[in-house]
Amino acid sequence: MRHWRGPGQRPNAPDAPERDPDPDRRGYHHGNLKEALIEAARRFIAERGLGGFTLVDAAKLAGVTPAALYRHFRGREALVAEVAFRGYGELAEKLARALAGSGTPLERFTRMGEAYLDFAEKEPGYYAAMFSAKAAEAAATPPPPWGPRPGGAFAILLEALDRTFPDGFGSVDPRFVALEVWALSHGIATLDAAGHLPRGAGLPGKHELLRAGILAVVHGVTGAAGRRDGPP
Amino acid sequence: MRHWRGPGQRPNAPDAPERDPDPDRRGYHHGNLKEALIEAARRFIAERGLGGFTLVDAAKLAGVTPAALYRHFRGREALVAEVAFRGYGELAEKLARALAGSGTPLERFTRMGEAYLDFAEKEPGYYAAMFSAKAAEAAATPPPPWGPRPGGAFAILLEALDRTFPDGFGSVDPRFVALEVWALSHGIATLDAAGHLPRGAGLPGKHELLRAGILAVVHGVTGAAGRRDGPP
DNA sequence: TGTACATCAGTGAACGCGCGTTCACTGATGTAC
DNA sequence: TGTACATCAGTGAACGCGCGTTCACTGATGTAC
Repeated sequence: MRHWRGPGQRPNAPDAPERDPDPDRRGYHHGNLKEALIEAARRFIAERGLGGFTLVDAAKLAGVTPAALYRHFRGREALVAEVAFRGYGELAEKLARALAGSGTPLERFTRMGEAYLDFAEKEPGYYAAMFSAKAAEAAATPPPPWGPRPGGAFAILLEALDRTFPDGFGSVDPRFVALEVWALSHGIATLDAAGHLPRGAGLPGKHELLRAGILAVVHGVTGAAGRRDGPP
Repeated sequence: MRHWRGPGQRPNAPDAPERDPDPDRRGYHHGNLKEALIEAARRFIAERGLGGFTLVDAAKLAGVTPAALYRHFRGREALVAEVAFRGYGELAEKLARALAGSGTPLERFTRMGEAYLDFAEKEPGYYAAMFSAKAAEAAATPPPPWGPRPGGAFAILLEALDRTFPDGFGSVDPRFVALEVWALSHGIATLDAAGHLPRGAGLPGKHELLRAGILAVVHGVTGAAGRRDGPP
């Protein structure tokens, strides 16, 4: 299979999707249509939301007839599921890269949180496909990110927690802590995407919100687990 | 204006929406069409998602021609915005009721968190309308829930924090803590709705996840704010 | 109480549109000989 | 190297459908006198 478009060569968002002249195209056969369609879907979902994305536009952007899509995907739903699947991989890769960087474990952990928020902001197409309710229905295979899948995003988060806080969390299961951290990250990311996070000078940005929130959860979860009667 | 349908008389979800014979209907005039349309929209958004909701179905369920909708709303977007607006009110009311209950402040605070998750689960129509990206665009008026609006959900959360933790959070702004709590709640609620929360015997439910998470955030935020070097 | 009338909520038909999907087909490609 | 052929990716036209919105209209309602 020929390599069609490098992952770094993404063109700008297509506001007026016209048939791409695509100088590389050899003629009747596209060469890498499946990848082109996934890429187009990602971009349109990012631009117009999951509901606003259409097969017709994706095909047009890929420079192909809508019917050609059915050589590679069962239908619309299957294409979206594939986008979600790619998203899981991209996210895990991004998190792993942040974790493998330089600095203290805590610095790298913090950078991982930033990478998560960046992913949600810069790749809303992936993110929407991954975390929409419909995506979850089709996500029996592949499993959601915190399935037992090794190398998945949740496994990376667990590893990061273990490295950054080697003493553990008392009697609290690290997976429980990881789930709290994930929920907080997801909450901040989606509130931000929906425009529900207050913005302004003097107000904390989402990165600060996440950094402080994670530290609070991690430090508080050990001590607060047993107490149910408020602060001392 | 005649009262058409009491708030407690919501019929079951309409899988096959046919024109409602509506025995109360007096004939040519509906009597309370605006409310009926909002109610229908809420139900269909809950059932099929924001993208799957159509004006035609909402009108059909209300027992009315689609064109009649334009006597009460500028169009589809305005109807959805109205659903979101009602949702803000309902949520604030639910939270306030939980906070006003009996028990210790912490118990009532915990019940407030449960009420939030319940709202998200039982009223997915409201919740989706409130927190979708499109809703936020139209939400300049009314402001999002943590605007300065007195009586809004965010104000209630702030009050609950103040009552439950009267000693405050050291140098940390209570609004910052409230935002963390909200983000965590929203994250848990949406991950659950998307089917991304692990379920099973022995695993913590979302209510336990939120309860422990909030306690951890609240207790950890004070001590962790200054530390950036990991646990002691 | 009865009547004339202004108001305006809801009708019904129609519109232009774009959707996802299907179908028989065409023609580029790569392989066997 | 050249030729015949099987494969199958993509074509182009068409489909049935349901969407949001518009329009001139109708008729129930409530008010003024």
